[in-house]
Amino acid sequence: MAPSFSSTDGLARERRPPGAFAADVRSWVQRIPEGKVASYGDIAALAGSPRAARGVGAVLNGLTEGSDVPWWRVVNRSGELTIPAELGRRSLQRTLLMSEDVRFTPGGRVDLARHHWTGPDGE
DNA sequence: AAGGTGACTGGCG
DNA sequence: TCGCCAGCCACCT
Repeated sequence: MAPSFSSTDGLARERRPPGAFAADVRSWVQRIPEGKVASYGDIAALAGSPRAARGVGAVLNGLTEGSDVPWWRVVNRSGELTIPAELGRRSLQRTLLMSEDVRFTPGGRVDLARHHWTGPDGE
């Protein structure tokens, strides 16, 4: 039987100009409300590439110091801060989140039940 | 241009 | 619920 995958594969990964994804990621991260957090996967989905969670991390990793993108509001699916500790930013991320009254569980994770932002509809 | 890296995630035991 | 494994996609050299 011929591979009639047509468009039923559910993921129409439309090829876009280089950097378009990155620009979209930054745009969405900027929309995360203060006191809220989103997962890498959430941002990836909003940016049009649900499977590119790691790509989101790569984009945030490339942010410059003068950037107005609230990178600290992006955590992993479990609410953990997965930034490399060596960069010294992991503790900074936690500090910034706490300054926005984001609560952490005893296990050191963001209380997603209370602070998880999943997009424009979810706010 | 090609291959390696990683601020992830879903699936499984 | 937790830990481990493999797949994924964009970025960088």
